[in-house]
Amino acid sequence: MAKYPEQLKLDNQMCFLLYSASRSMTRLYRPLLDELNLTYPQYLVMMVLWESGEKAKLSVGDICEKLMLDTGTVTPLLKRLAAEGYLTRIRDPEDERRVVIRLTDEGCRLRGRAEAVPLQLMCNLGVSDSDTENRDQLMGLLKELVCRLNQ
Amino acid sequence: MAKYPEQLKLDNQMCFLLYSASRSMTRLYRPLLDELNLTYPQYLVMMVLWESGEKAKLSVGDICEKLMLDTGTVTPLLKRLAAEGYLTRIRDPEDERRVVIRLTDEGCRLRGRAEAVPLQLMCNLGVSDSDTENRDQLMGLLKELVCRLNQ
DNA sequence: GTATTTTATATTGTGCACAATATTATTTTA
DNA sequence: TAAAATAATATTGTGCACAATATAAAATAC
Repeated sequence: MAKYPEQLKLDNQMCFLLYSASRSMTRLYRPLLDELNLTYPQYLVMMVLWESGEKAKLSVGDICEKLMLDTGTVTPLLKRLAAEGYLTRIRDPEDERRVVIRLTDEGCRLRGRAEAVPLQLMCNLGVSDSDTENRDQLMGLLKELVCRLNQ
Repeated sequence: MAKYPEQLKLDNQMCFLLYSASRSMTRLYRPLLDELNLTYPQYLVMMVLWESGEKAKLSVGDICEKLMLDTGTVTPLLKRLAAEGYLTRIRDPEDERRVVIRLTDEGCRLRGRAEAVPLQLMCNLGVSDSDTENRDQLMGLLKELVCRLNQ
């Protein structure tokens, strides 16, 4: 009887593990982000803006680059965040091709509430000090992998 | 000047790394799966079926469980695979609530072509023998994480 | 200085992902 | 055994993800 090829088994595939882990992790964020009225990708965009500073002016392309997403994903996402009142989208008068994204006051205020999210998440996950080592190791390996996957 | 909180930085967030890694990995699969006329989630479903054996009868729920996806994702995906001719969807006469999913001959044949995908992928990634250790370590840590994320 | 090319963003279309709800069949209970 | 509860799948609606294309502005070439 021919054996089923090992490398084709779901359990042996890194990609499926990444896919599962990513979705499971996002699921853990969801109830926390619901309270901020954000989806996970929206939260990512807000983090890019918060991290760039309250007065920062980012282009759509800047945000796409940092998150490795394309305009087809980001443009409508930014429109929804603008509709929520968290940011403004204004065409740059200096270069009419560009659209400048800036935090509104409400978008800035949201950061205060968002700061609690990472800690709350750890708590929900039940992370102890002894897990820190594994966590750091995992993040190191993931960084290497992402690096290699993008050449 | 108040320092920006470390734990809110994108680079320090495991979830973003998982999200990036998962998308980057799927991107690497895409050109290979295009040749099989499959998307990555469709490829996952086919792997579940192949792994269960050519004659296996799986319910929609079985597939949802193995991939940790819900029916809202899987039902239309199965319809597309059925339209491609890779599987059949037949309501179980024993229990009319259930829908039995079975591979067609064409779906079985596709496995032969799919067997090349994992190796081709490694090749594209430029994986060497010395990477095996890191790979095993990463997969171990990911398995642990997924396990914990689903209680 | 106009034509060409490049750059930045938007639009369209398909396929997930998932919450919420609906539908229908089976099982359990009163 | 009729009603209630449970189970299996489907449907609906919103929001990504991304390829392909469109649009328009700026840069460059000629």
